[in-house]
Amino acid sequence: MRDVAALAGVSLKTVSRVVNDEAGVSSALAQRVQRAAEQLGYRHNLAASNLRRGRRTGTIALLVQDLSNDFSAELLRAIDDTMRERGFVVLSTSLDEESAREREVVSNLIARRVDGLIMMPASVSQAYLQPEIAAGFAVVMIDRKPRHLDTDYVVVDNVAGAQDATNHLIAHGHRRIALVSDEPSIPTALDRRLGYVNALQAAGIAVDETLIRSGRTEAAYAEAVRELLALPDPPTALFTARNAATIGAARVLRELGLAYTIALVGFDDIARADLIEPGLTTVVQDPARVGREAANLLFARLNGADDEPHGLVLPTAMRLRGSGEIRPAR
Amino acid sequence: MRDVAALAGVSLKTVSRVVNDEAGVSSALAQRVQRAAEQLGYRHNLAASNLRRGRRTGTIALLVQDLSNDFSAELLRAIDDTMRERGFVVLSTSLDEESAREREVVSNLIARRVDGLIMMPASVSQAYLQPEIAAGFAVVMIDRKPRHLDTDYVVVDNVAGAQDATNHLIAHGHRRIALVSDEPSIPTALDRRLGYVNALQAAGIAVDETLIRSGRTEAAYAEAVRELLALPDPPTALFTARNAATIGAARVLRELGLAYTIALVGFDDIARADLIEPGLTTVVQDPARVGREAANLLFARLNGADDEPHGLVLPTAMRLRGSGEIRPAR
DNA sequence: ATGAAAGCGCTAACAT
DNA sequence: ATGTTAGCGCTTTCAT
Repeated sequence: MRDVAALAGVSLKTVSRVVNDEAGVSSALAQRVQRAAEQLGYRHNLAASNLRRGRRTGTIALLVQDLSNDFSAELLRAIDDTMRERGFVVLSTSLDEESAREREVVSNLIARRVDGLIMMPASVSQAYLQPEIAAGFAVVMIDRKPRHLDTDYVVVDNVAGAQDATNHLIAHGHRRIALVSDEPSIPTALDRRLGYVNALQAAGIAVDETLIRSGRTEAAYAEAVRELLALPDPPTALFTARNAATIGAARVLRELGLAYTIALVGFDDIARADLIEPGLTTVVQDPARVGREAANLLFARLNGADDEPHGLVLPTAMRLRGSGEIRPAR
Repeated sequence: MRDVAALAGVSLKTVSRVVNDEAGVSSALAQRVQRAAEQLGYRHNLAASNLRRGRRTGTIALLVQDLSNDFSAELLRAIDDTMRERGFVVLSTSLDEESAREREVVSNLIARRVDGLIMMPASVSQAYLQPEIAAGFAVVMIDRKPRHLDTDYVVVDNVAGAQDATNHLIAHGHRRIALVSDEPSIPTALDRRLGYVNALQAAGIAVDETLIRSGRTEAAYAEAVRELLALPDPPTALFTARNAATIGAARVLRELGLAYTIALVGFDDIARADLIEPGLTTVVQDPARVGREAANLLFARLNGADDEPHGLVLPTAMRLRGSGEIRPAR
């Protein structure tokens, strides 16, 4: 910048004004400065600018468990779309359910002076963020409610969604309904289990623990479904409370020729679920909506909103495509 | 930092040493400084640090056309995984085939002093990056070769992949093979068309322009397929050179009850393509591999590699799942 | 082993 | 309308 000033024969401040489109520079001078900048290949340094201004960096971060899945991709797209028109750029990374990584990443992001954070927490407690928030850092949780921390969040109603799914199966005549879900250490898995149990109890169906399985990988879910179907008194319907579980179950059902015999309802939508036969009935949430709402909440905080934290619980919807409308045999 | 120094009763430099884990501080002092930092809630400011050091920011960016699609998600995941263990964070955004947006984003990223860029170019020429690269900015193109710019790139062999797909259909007895692809303004679409034409010509089959359709949306592809099948002399096989085209075609074929009559081979894999009936035969590339290779090339440049640009052309593979092995109904 | 002073690139506050 | 000075938070000399 000094070089540009020298070449244009003006002061530093004048160059600064031109670069920042500030008023109060004669167009003749502005032109001369522009030319000098171009000639020297001058590039404005936003880091230095922000340092002096003591202002925001115009950067936020998105922390999800796995950047490669559909849900994260839609989320990121929506957040970037929403924030970029407001002048922000978005950093993102995967946490892989590792609490330690979450801490490390957050600490690094704070050192980078990221303005705010949208995150799907991996940790059991996010209390460690309290001092940062007090210092003006903005945080919005998504997918899972914050724990031991009072902050904005956007989640879907997992209990109600799971209850809907289970009720749907009950309404189609099923009484032996299995639950295949994520590990109970994952909060959403617990909520979905609760919805499942609620629905059964409301219908006067005893909860049979042998029909409840959990795991983390698609292979584990497939194995669980095989075991369930080999039971002396097997389930006539499956509620798979997670994407990978739904896929694993669909594969096993097809493999065993039971795709039109055993009912299946999954939580979270699957792309092209209508092209599969039978079409997969799912409880869906709208990741783009979650992203937009989270970005809006974050943006409000960045603009100084200091009212009580907002907790947004979005509804789920059921997409009936066939697999969930199968009635029990006999 | 000044406050920490004051509280610990040491100089600024000592705090700096402790914060950066530099040698030459007695552990007693270091402890005292740590405590003071904690007490004051001190957070290191990497922006200021980098400003003074004149060093890298440890930030790279990924520019794709659409962050929400599977390909981008896998790419981002692989790039983040590869770069984060090297101390980098990754910014990303969607360009939506808008050349102007590409320019604007790049200029903003340079002002932010991002160290490097991995991008799927939307523009017709990336010559504008030449001065930046000369000034030490690192750029790696993916999916599409750089145009009017000599830089590293990682692409797949679109011509060979399309040729394989077309040959596969020819080998199954087809002679009237339609091509449904992206607009010819997209470089990969041109390459895939070339592969299609090459294969036909090598087999002595005349290229019939009425069998070649292009578009941008799934709806447009579906409409194109409907038109093709309504032709007086309709194709017996479809080569859909893009994900959305494959889906659109699969939907129409199912709708018309022709899924087991008309052969279909698509370019780019589709998640759960094996669960669809018939399974979708596709020419696949490995987005995670593209991401890793691009990140490695970028990293080498960031470490000062100044040899000739490397152009990596990765092979594609065919996944036979049924739809592409249908023979013509004579 | 520790510290003082200068300066990274920029802009706020105050001149003129 | 333009320029001067100080300083953002840090690290690099170069002392001691």
